[in-house]
Amino acid sequence: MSDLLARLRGRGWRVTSQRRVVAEVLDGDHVHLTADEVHARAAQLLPEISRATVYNTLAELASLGEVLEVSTDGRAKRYDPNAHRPHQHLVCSNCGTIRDVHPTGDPLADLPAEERFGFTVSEAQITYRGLCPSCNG
Amino acid sequence: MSDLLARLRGRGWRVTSQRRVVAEVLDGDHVHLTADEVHARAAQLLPEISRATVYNTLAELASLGEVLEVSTDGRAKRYDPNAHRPHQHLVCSNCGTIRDVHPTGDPLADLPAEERFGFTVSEAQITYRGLCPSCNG
DNA sequence: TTCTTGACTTGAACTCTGTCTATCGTAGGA
DNA sequence: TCCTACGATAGACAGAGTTCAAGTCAAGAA
Repeated sequence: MSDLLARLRGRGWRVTSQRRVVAEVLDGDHVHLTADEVHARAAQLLPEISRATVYNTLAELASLGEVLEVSTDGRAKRYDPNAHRPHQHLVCSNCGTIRDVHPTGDPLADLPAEERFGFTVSEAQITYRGLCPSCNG
Repeated sequence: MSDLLARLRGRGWRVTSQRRVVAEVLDGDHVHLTADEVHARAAQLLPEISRATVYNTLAELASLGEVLEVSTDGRAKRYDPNAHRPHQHLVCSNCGTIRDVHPTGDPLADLPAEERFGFTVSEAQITYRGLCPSCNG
C-alpha cells in the first residue's frame, strides 16, 4: 500500500492524517480487519480519529477499488487491502480465520449461458470453507 | 416445501400455526427473503406473529438443513428454501435480484493442496455478480 | 507567507438487523 | 378433559453501520 497515498492524491483526494493512518493500518498480506478493528488500530496512532471517518474512508477506498469488502459471515464486513491481485478466500468454519487463496481455472467459464438468465456476469467470488489446522485437532 | 411440515413433525417438532405460516411463505424457486420480509408476509396471514418467532423458526429451519442462509451483501441474511439441490447464486450488482444457478465443474477441485494452508476444506460457495436484464438497459 | 474555500472530520443520534429474557399460551400426550 | 413442557410474545438490548449539523484544515490562489 506504500504508493496508495500517491495514487489517491492523483485522483484528487485530499490527503489527511486520518486517511494516512487508515491506509497504514491496512497493510500486509492476509489482512482482513473489520471496520471497528481498523478504527481501534488507527486510534492507537491517532487517538482522536472518529468511527465515522474510518467508515467513510473504508467505503471510499472500496469504491475506488483500492481495498476489497469481504463479508464471509453475516457479521461485520472485513476489508482486504490485497485488491490488485485477484484472489478468493478460505475461511475456517470454527474460528473465522481468513486466508487469501488462488484457485486454478476460471469460475466464470463454468456458468453456462442458459444459467445466466440474461445477466451480464462480470465477477465470481468464491468462499471456501473448512477447518484450519488449529481447529482440526 | 409441501412435505416440510411432515418432515418436521417426524423430527419431533411441534407444529404450530406460526411455523406453518413461515413454511408457507418460504415456498417456490428463486425465493430469497430476508427475515423481515418473511415476517411481513407471515403477518399478512397471521397478524399477531412476532419477529422473535420468525427469527427462531428460520434459525431452526437452517440448522436442520431445510433452508439455506445466504448473505450476498453485508446486509440482512436471506433465506433460501431450495436447500435440497446444491446450487450457487447470481446477484445483480445494481438492484440485488438473486437467482439460483448451477455451474458445471467442481470448484473444490480447483484449489491446489499448496493453497489450502493445512485446512480441511469441505465446501465452496460461489457468488456470481453482474447486471440483470432490467438494470443493463 | 497568508488567505480562502470547499472538502474532510467529528460526535451524537439514529436506523437496521438480530438476540435475549421473562412471561404467557397451547399442542399433543395421559 | 386436563397437564405440562415446548413454543410464542413483547420489549429491552446489542452490534454494525449511516446520517447530519457544525467545526476544522489541506492545498491552491494571491
